[in-house]
Amino acid sequence: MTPLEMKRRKLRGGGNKITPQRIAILKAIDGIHSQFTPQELHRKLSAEHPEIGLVTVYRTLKLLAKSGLVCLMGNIGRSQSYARGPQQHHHHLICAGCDMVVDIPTCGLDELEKRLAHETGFTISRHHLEFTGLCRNCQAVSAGGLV
Amino acid sequence: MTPLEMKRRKLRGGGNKITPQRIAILKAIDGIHSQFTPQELHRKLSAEHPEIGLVTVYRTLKLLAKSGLVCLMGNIGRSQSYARGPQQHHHHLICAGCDMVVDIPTCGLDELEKRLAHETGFTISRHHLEFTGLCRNCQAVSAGGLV
DNA sequence: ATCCAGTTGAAAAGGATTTTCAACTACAGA
DNA sequence: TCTGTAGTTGAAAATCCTTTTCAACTGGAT
Ligand SMILES: [Zn+2]
Ligand SMILES: [Zn+2]
Ligand SMILES: [Zn+2]
Ligand SMILES: [Zn+2]
Repeated sequence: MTPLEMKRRKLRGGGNKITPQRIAILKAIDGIHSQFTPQELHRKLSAEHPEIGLVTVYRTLKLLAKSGLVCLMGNIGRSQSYARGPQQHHHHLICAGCDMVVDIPTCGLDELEKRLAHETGFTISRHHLEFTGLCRNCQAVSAGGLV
Repeated sequence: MTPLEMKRRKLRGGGNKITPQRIAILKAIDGIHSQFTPQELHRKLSAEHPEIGLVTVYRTLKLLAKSGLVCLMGNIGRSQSYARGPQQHHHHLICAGCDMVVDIPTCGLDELEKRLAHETGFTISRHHLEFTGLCRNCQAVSAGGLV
């Protein structure tokens, strides 16, 4: 089963319909390795699918995030951002130059989490960890003096 | 030197003026142990200082964050949020029930950061870690069935 | 082929934040 | 203390991002 088919199946399982818009959006997301805002995704889509409205992109991203088919990230400027990514617990390494997102599957925070819960009396239900830096490309660019 | 005085000094050092509005805002922040949005802070201020406008609260929070006198946090819903807190590197434990913020001074992520940098070729300049859960109070409330 | 709940796009509404601008004021220097 | 000025303020307007509304449309079950 192709990745796309798995995603279709997951959507259908949730009682959602498979529409041409949703397929186009899923495919587009697969080709993006950075984090992106709904507006950016819409801009990219509009070349091949000018008929897909911005509102649909907003709605579909929300649906995909709820279905675990896309990652809801923090904000870029004022805009919410998303990234292609696995639904299981993971973290992100983000390039401040090009917004590329690298998934980090390992998470060694369980012990710290337990200790904090013990020390503070909180019950801790989740955490969010995110590293920011420069990818190899962007390091080269800034070293090259294109300032 | 009182904490307030240290903050005044830091502001002046940056070439900023000490205005009654800024003092009122600094004092108000000192009394808030949760994260808060500019609007929430403005609401709290308006009891004693109805003359301070929302725009000034926005501007002042931005200034204080830049000066390291307040912590810029993530978003609560659509709003940016801030929290009283130290300027040096630290993390946060946030209660989802009451938005209380506990500062976590320890950070054991240096090694993971180094390893990631090595594995990915990134240079990593910072990270953001945030735990979410329920404080003792809010646990009691939800256990008490006040749903 | 039919039907209907879910989906769509455009426009409008809703909110948060920033910009604009004229009036004001903290404070350095005289 | 007085003055000049650069920084600050508040209200309104402008800007953005996001959601809601609603009538038309459609996927897919029967
Ligand atoms: Zn990069
Ligand atoms: Zn983790
Ligand atoms: Zn709480
Ligand atoms: Zn840290």
